[in-house]
Amino acid sequence: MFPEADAVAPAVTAVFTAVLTEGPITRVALARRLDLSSGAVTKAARPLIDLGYLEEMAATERTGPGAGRPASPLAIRAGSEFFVGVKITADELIGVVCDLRAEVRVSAHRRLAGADVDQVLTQLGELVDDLLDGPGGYRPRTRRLGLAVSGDVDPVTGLVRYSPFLRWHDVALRERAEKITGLAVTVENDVKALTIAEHWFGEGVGAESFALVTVGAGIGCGLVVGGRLVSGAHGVAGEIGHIGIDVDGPACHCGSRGCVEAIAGADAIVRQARSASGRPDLTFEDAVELARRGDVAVCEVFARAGDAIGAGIAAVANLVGPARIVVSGEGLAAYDLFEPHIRAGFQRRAFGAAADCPLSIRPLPFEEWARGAATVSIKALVAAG
Amino acid sequence: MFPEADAVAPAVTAVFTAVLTEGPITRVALARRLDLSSGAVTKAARPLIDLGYLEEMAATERTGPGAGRPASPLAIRAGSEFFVGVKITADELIGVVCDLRAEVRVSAHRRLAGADVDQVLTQLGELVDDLLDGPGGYRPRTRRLGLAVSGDVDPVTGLVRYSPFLRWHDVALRERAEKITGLAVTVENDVKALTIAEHWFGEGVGAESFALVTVGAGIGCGLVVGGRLVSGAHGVAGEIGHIGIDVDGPACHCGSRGCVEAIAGADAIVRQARSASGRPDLTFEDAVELARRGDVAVCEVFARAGDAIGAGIAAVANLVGPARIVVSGEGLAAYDLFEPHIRAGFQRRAFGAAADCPLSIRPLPFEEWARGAATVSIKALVAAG
DNA sequence: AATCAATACTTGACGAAGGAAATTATTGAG
DNA sequence: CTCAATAATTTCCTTCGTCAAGTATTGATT
Repeated sequence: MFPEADAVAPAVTAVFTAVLTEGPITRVALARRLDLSSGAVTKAARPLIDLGYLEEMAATERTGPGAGRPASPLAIRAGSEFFVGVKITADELIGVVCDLRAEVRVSAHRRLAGADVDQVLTQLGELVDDLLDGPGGYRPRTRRLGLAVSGDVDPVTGLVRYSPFLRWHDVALRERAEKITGLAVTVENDVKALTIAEHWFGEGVGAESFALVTVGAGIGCGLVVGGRLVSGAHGVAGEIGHIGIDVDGPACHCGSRGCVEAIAGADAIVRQARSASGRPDLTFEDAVELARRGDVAVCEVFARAGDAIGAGIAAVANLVGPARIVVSGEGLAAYDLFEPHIRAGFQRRAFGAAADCPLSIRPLPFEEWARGAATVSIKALVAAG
Repeated sequence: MFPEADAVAPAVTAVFTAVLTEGPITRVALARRLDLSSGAVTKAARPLIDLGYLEEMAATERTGPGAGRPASPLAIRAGSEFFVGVKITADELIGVVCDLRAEVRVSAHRRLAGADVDQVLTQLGELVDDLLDGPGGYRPRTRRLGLAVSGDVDPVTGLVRYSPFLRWHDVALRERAEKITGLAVTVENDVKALTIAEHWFGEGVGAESFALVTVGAGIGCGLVVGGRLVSGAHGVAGEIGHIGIDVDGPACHCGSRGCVEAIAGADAIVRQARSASGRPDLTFEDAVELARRGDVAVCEVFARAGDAIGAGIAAVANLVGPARIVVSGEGLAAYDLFEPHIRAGFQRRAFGAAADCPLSIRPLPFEEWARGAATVSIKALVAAG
């Protein structure tokens, strides 16, 4: 955080993170929240104000008997620094510039001819230049870039071990992206990045445990337990898509059968809709259209898929009991077809109080993934020395 | 830990815990392990030695070019203090006295006429007296009692909110047990207690994440993620028994169908074995016997049950990716009938590297649950001010 | 207007915790 | 006997955060 120091006092990081996520908040409230003395908060906040990351808001009105000194809550100086986030998919780069509150300021995207590493990196460099040198003039106040990639990613080394969609093996993405862009780069798995974003700035704020489920080509899940992102001892975690919910279900590409993804993944839905409608050339969009027009057989496909997703979510709720769960993803562009079935499938299988877990089901704006990537670079700023 | 102080330096707790779980270990190794300076370890260890909790072992032999000063590893003084652990079931109290290494020194049990709270507490008092005043003379060196109860328990207040098996509602168990026994009482859910025991003293030692699955009347699961026991925001966690693995499976008492417990719980097995064998009066033991004699239909029942348990375990592995999983419980008295099917069911459904998660499948000695309760009181000592 | 209670924040002295590095302890090898 | 290697201790110092006293600012009460 401080260019000079290489270790930051825990309280400073704690205060910064708390202000970032809990919005404007008084020092006294911070002290309570973080279990610190108010003096410690004052001291921790000072360098953050001096560096321009925080600012004091105007004193707030208060009433009651003996109102006391008005509080001057601490708030993020959103415009103090900007962050680029880019989601890399096999056929597209989606990029955004965010402020310190993770609000998107500009966004842009580029179609890719192929997922060849060199090509992607060249395009990435151009996209970043477009974003930073376009209107807004963010270049001088931007030092960090976050990249979100699907697959097996090591955020510590910035290495992409294996990304099936991109067909990348052991790509030193951080190193190469830093060379091209000149920014400090953080690399993270896309679902994890989105989970962090939702935990810090979205509906997961304040939750000690939290789950994000993404519905699309695959069904993924990011998990926060004990305030920390779950990574899995063997590198596997959040594989909600490969929980088996039907012993006699359709075969899954993973080798098992009856996986959530084999029932509710985009491919699976298309396949089932084709056989249900008798039209072998049906696309996902066609299926959505048929269902919306009331085609009973195709509606049934979406119902089964929603139920399967609900079953996966119930497994998460029964096992780790998150404070809340957000369901989203590209697949939810047609979320009206899924939602009631997801809820019903979840409710039927949630055990006891697990059924109380609030479920948010909603589609994401398309740059949300890129915003997730930017959030990861904000997190890097906060954690960094 | 220190009767005088009400807050203990983090390093002291960390050193104590590490010696407790990683056995005899040198100060230098501790420093590496805990990311402390060796000086800090020396300082943290001294009060623990003075209080009699730790001791230095004889210097160890070492070889090699320039062998250096021999290490004097720190070890737990197991006999410095003793802990009572009691597992409370509807028809029995199982009690043990453990030393600081959680080794069982004496055990005893009492049949209960009923689960009436007053009766249970009276019996508990007598059981504790028997344990402490019997051979060994543990009374003077025992200050703590841990109680393990199934159901919804609040370890902070020592309140049993609801225990279905005992039919208890809102019982202030800690308070009442402290009055009767004169010991400092800790109350915990039975599966969680066992999980802590296995994490601190069993196969989970050193694992940053870990799962314990118990097979019996119900199928339960304790989860450690990020070194901490998962409790669930709504009080539900580890409900592996109510993960649905078969949409067309048998109805479960929870209201859903195809739950792991509805296929592999003791009741479910008896029910299926009765219909498979055509003997409506069959007991669980009869079923085991039939299966061991090679009754194909009954074997199939155990196979399906094992597969269901494996499916539940795979869900845990896919979602949270623990470093290792232990499967145990009374139900595994017949574990030879389950084991291969549990493994096969797990392997088939584990996604990618999740299949690498080591699985230990073994029955538990019957006092293990009580030992878990004692472990909780050891944990209370370590954490306490 | 003066005072008071209530609340927010600041300040400075203090103490506890842990790091750095020099020091002591103890061994085997040359 | 010296040296290299390793373990543990000690001393000194920095840092962090608490504590308690003090300052700031308000509305209510007299």
